[in-house]
Amino acid sequence: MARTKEFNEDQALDKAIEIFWHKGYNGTSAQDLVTHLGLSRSSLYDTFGDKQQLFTKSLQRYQQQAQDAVKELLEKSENVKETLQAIFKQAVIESLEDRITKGCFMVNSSVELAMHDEEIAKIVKSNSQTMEEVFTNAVQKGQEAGHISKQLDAKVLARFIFNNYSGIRVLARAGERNKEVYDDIVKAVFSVL
Amino acid sequence: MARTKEFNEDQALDKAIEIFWHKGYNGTSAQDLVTHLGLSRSSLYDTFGDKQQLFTKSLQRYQQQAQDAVKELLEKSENVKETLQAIFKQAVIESLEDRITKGCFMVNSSVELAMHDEEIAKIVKSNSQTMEEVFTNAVQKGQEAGHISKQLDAKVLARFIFNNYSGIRVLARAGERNKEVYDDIVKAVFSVL
DNA sequence: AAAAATACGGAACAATCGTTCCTGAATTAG
DNA sequence: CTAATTCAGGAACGATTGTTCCGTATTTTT
Repeated sequence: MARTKEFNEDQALDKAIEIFWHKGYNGTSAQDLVTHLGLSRSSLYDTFGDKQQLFTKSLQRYQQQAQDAVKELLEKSENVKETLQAIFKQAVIESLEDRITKGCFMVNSSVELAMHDEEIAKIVKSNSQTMEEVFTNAVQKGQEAGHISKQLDAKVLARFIFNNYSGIRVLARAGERNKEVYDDIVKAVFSVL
Repeated sequence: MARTKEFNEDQALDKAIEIFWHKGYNGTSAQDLVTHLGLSRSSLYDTFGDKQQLFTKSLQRYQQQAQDAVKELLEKSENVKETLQAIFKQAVIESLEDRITKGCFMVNSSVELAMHDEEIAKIVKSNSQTMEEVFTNAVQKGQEAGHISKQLDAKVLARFIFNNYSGIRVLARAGERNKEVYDDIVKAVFSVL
């Protein structure tokens, strides 16, 4: 006996991700959300509670999407080193071609909110742990296959890779548009593997 | 025929750096500034104009201080590699011991504001360039002295070092308190040099 | 047809934002 | 002393913030 929802909640979340990613939490107003999601104020608050809940859900969804992508690539990979290189190259391409450089939503949120919001801190921490595991497993696989040097522990390399990934995303957010800079970093990173 | 200033403008700026660093631009209210700087609203606006100008001046001052410190250390250094290691170790210590983890003011501001504020973008860019130069000169010196591998160009290594420095500051801002994580990253970084 | 649920637009809310202004006291130099 | 300047405190500004609520139209199920 009820009317059906007219908008897709996940699609709305994707749009929320876009604008929060671009403007940050504090930089995004309720009006921004109404305009960009295409929902009325009422529907927005009925569906997602308040701004904070909407942000949290957005970040969680982003995390899931980003993790799944990397995870699948690495687990299905036959040559982990090459796959890692492809992942970094993709990050570089995105950093350069995005007319609106957004960096990484997780990094941005981490810098803006992690120390002031317990819930965000949890998400960031869980993300770091998961990514560390994913990279560690990948590196291990690569070491066993002889594609990656065994000079350093898999976990050491995983943390190192993740750190450079973060760094690159900060560079992008800062508006760096010189491809050489990114390429140099990637070159140095992979000289270790 | 005039009353003399009772507060030191630079000291006030240092306090502004503290709170902007901790809470970010959007997260810091005018009241926060009044409370933390110990100035009245009127004096604050008379002296610094508005919030944006105060922030800009704070960031510029921070940049100057941070650059001078690193610059002097590296230029006076007899063993650049060891000095670089000391700089990283210091960053790790700060990340761990700061009860209130603030990360790096430049990185934070870059992530929060660079894409929305032209002036901040300029400062960030000038900072990157200067740091790149400083690191490049240092690496060159280290390579000539035989302390640092010549396998990669000085500029490549400089950008690589800077990138990992940023990454570590993001980690700190995210609240990472596990020393192993930092140590692993530093270990991997210096395996390249 | 009736009832239940959803969406919408917009008015309205209190709170906070950054900023300006006014008053009066304090301090300095001529 | 006088004039000039700086301070603090607080009232007040309009704008914007996030949020709630109301009225109404629409769509679905019983």
